[in-house]
Amino acid sequence: MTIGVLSRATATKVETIRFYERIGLLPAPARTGGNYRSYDENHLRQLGFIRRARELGFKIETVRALLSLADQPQRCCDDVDQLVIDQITEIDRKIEALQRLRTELDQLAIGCRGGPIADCRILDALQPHRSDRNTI
Amino acid sequence: MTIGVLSRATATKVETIRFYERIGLLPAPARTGGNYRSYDENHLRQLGFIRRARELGFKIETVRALLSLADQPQRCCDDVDQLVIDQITEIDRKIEALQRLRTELDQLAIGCRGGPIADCRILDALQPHRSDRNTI
DNA sequence: ATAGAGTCTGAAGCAGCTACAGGGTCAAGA
DNA sequence: TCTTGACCCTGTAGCTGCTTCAGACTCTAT
Repeated sequence: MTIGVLSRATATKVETIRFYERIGLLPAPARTGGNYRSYDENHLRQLGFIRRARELGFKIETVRALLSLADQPQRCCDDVDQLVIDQITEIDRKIEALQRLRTELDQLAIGCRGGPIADCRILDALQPHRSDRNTI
Repeated sequence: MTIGVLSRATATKVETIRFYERIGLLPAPARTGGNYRSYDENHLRQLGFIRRARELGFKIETVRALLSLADQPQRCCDDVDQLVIDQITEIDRKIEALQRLRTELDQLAIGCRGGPIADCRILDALQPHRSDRNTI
């Protein structure tokens, strides 16, 4: 199949597919006489795997590790488990950080309802000691 | 004050300060005879503002807009309010996306406890139709 | 023959810094 | 006075994960 077909089959932009090839995440396919990339079912499956892992927030280097592990069927899958656990930990960390941020913004978002910027409490909160602005 | 002093005072790396100057977020300071940057209290305050806004997740272009608004004291601060509201909306969107992701990862993280990768349910979930791998 | 859709390469751009390399400056101690 | 070491300078390249270009080629249909 051509890159366009693979693109539609995996909801991945053509440029992204070429990018994955360039960084060695997706193997380079055979070429047609006209130098077009020619993908097979293995490419389709591997790209599906990559996209799914990326959707789950795994970094490209982690996807690479997952692909490598998937290629060693005899190996114990503890490493795979660990990568997922690490990913969950990371996501939790991000959620907590965003929630802290959310709380702070909430306290900020009291709103000044039409008042002038000179009295804006939001800008005051962002810019401490703004009151002595004129004295400098 | 030198860039190093400003750096410590605002917990901002020296390179970041120079970066902010390059992109026009922080005004270029005066220079000493030895060509060292020489900052004053206004720089300190503005950099504090920038850092605080960045900590709250505002994009650089939004910080630029906030700074510009802060410089028009006569203006009504509805625009400032709106930027904060937009930011909260954006944060909420991210939190929701991460929580969905978290749920998906949880379902994945059943763990294969020592089994071989050939039976790994995680990789199965990531790589649909992996069973017909040998038939291709 | 030709139009239009698809494909090719290589390079540059995005955010928001961070990290060099290869120099110059300055204050303190021997 | 000299030297050491901390600091500072510029300019450029690197990071992640793509995306977007420019300019050329190929293939299919009419």
